[in-house]
Amino acid sequence: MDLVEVEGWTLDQRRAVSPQLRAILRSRIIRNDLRPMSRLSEPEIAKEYGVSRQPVREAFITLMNEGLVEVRPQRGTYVCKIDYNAVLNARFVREAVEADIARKLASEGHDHLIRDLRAQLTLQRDVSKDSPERFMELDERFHMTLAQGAGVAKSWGFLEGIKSQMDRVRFITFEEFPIAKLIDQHERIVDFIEQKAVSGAEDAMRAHLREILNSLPRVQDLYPDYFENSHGLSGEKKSQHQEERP
Amino acid sequence: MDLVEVEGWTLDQRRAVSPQLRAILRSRIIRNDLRPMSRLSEPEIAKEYGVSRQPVREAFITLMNEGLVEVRPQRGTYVCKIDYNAVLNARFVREAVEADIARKLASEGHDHLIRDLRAQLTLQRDVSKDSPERFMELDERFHMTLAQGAGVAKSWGFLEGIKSQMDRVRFITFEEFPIAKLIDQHERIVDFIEQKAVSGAEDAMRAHLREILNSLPRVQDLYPDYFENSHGLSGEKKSQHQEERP
DNA sequence: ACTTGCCTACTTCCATACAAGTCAACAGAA
DNA sequence: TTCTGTTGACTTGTATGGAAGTAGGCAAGT
Repeated sequence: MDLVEVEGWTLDQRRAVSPQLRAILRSRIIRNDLRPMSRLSEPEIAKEYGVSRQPVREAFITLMNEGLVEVRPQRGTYVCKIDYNAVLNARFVREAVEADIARKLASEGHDHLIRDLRAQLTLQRDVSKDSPERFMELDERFHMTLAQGAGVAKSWGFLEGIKSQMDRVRFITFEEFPIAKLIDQHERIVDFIEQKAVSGAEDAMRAHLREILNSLPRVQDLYPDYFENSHGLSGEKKSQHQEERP
Repeated sequence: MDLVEVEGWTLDQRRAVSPQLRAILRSRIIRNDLRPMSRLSEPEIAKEYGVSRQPVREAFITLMNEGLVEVRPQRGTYVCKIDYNAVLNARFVREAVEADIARKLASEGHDHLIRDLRAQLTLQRDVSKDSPERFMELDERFHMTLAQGAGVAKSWGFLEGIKSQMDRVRFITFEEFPIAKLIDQHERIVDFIEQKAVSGAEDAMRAHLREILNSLPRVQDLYPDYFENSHGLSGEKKSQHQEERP
């Protein structure tokens, strides 16, 4: 067969490999399988997946545009550290957009949508205990459903690149994120939407999306090497480039 | 010299050409120099700029990710039509984000910023009569200044790809957009921020960013071939692929 | 000890060749 | 006339070799 499997990810050589590599590498970065500041050499990854360097290179270009890798010409390609300030800005954008989505939903009628969301809530409670990773998927689905319901599905698509900045933080330390509390907040949002309480829904959504602000400083304290410290201290301390892979 | 000049855009072969090509082509598409549904064959553009296919190809990939071109494997690469629904969604996102920026600015103190914005306003009035294209630049600068002032400069960066969807509409028909009115709205926003009138600033910003909704239907009526009609009518009328370049 | 210059082994970037799919035109048969 | 199969000139996707630049090791000179 023309299937190559590396680290649990499969690549189908019969279809275009460049977009597949892009998705695989993005996922590996967001899930912290490829760690910040680790090298991603073109020939090495090409050999790993049994393809040429060109598709790898094209995947790198896309990841660079998303701010996930940094390619320094004639020097090497590295997984970006998490930009603390970028996370804050991404969160700001998400709060603004989803607050308006919540307002829109609460000011209209959405009986079928409410039923769907309720079902998702019970599902979230069921699986969250066992697998925080599975909860991440359901969380993603929940927020996407809200966007769809508000008739702005494409807007959610716009946020995908932004959201990846926040997701990286979550994947570093699941335990820092109070999943049960997050689900309660989800339920609160749905309640307000059902009651057509516009500003209530908005406030609940904003509170929900500010939750990461509680965890973020602790995560940075635990894993300072994973972060680009450009948040408060304007003095940029350029730390050494240190290899990650042996 | 190693400079190649095509259609008023210059390309410096000594520096990396791929990002330059990306910027040039993006600008040409947004400014409607390259029209919707026109072909962009890799070898043709490569020959035009005196480079190989590879950098052209890499530029295409980036443009595809931004939704500006559509590359159909083994068939060809085409400039995307303007997706009516995508424009509406982009506008929705912008309104949400910039409304929060306006709120943030109005709730804090920004004396120096106000002076800067006032200066920009007079500049806008000066040049707008002569050159609508110049006004576009100043408009961009105005909104970016607001984002910077609110301490969320990176958020504005996130919106760039989104904004391009709206800019394409503007560049098709400058005359449809009441520039004087837009400047008045700018001034209104600055006034409210200066008075620290939070909800006033928010409302003014939202009204400003809804302005495009007045022009959009007329633009689509004037140039229906430039649009992907996926807004109201769910029936997708696939029009013929028609060549643009002779 | 310290600096300077070269040399080698890397890296990304670009050019070129080949592989594979698509589409239109066209020849031939019913 | 109409349908069908084939050919060939396109397209983009991938592979590979070389060009240009960088970083570090090492030897020679101060």
